[in-house]
Amino acid sequence: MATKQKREPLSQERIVTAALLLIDAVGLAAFTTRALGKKLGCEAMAIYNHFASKDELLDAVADRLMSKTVLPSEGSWRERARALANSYRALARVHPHAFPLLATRRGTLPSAYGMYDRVFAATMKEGLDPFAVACVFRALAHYCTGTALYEINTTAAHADGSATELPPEVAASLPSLAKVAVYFTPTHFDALFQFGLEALLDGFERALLRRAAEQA
Amino acid sequence: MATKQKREPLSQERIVTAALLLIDAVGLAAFTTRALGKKLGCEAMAIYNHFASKDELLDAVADRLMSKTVLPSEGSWRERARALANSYRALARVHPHAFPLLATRRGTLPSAYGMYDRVFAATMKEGLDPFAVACVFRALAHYCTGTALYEINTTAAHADGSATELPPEVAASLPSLAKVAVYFTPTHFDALFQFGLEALLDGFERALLRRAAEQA
DNA sequence: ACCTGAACACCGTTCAAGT
DNA sequence: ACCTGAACACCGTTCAAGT
Repeated sequence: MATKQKREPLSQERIVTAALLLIDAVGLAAFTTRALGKKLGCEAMAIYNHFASKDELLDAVADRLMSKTVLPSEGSWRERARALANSYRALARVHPHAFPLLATRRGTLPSAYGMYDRVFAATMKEGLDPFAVACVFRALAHYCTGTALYEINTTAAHADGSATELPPEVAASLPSLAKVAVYFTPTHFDALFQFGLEALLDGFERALLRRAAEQA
Repeated sequence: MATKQKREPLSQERIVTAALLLIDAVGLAAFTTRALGKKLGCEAMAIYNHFASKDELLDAVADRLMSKTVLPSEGSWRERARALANSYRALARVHPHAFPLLATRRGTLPSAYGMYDRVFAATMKEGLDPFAVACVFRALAHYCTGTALYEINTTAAHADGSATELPPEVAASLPSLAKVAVYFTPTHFDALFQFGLEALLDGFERALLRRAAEQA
């Protein structure tokens, strides 16, 4: 029995899924309502029946992306924080083109509310007060966001060869920069990230102990 | 003596200055080559005689922005790092619309090379090896970038009232999130940033001491 | 209710032509 | 050498019209 409908009907679900795939494939700059329409088998304007604007669609894509972060269900706050940080950074590796949406858009991301609640509850159960939890969580998130954006930009620059090395004349006149910049390449991404992450966690562990002692 | 030229001639200098002012005034989305032309008293196409593309112009704007960061000339690496971090964050407060250019664009920023060289030289003189310097510097930069982007987005959301509070039904069903989210508002930006910064510096100080001990 | 076609008011960028 | 005017190939979005 031949069907009358050419395509299955549109929905926010389907549109967001296609949008993320298209962004992954062509990048944010080439992500166009018209191109998305073509991918979905409809006209670009059909999308506006499901999203008020391209901007709202991008919010939904960011939310979808966030929902892919994995929170481990066991372990101390430190172990969980470490796992969450790595999961967030992994997201940037899988979706380098879409990830900046998470860092650039306003607003809270509803799909992460449940996850936040679980981490925060577990962390407070270990004795941290809400302010301390806020500090740890925000600092970790910001560290990961900044790292991910840097890694994405640098990887892209290395891929198209636009910034592989420090210009030789710069290296010659700024020797300290040259010595350190050796470690600013993709080869060392993992080492730097893990070192910084542990330092951050160490620092927090100490700060929180000190804080607890003061309040006792 | 009446002058024949209607306007002083264009230059990269003048264009970048006008571009930064325009972005500050109207935001990145409304920053248009045509609007910039109007501001400069010329046609949009005249700009292409000084920059190959809008993209290259934006790179130059990012570079200009970076050159406004202030490095203190005295103090221990810890004091300098703290001052540099605060200066970088201050940049985001003065140029909230333009700041994302720093986080989003590829590539090294030549105008900061000299500054980097001086910080790195001073830090290595205190006994840190190049890898350690790279770790500290990158972690601090990423922490600041992430914080600044978050603060910019959240401030904008609060300004237009789009995300002032957690929806009451969410707060009711996710109590731990609600308790912590109290601190995710502009009122607490400074406290969270400074707490995280000190924790990061503490963590690094310890990590570096441990590293030095292992190598000795 | 959902989708299309044509249209509007824009973009960045090109290119031949002006001075 | 530097700038302009007109044009090209796009955008996001509107709206009346179709089903």
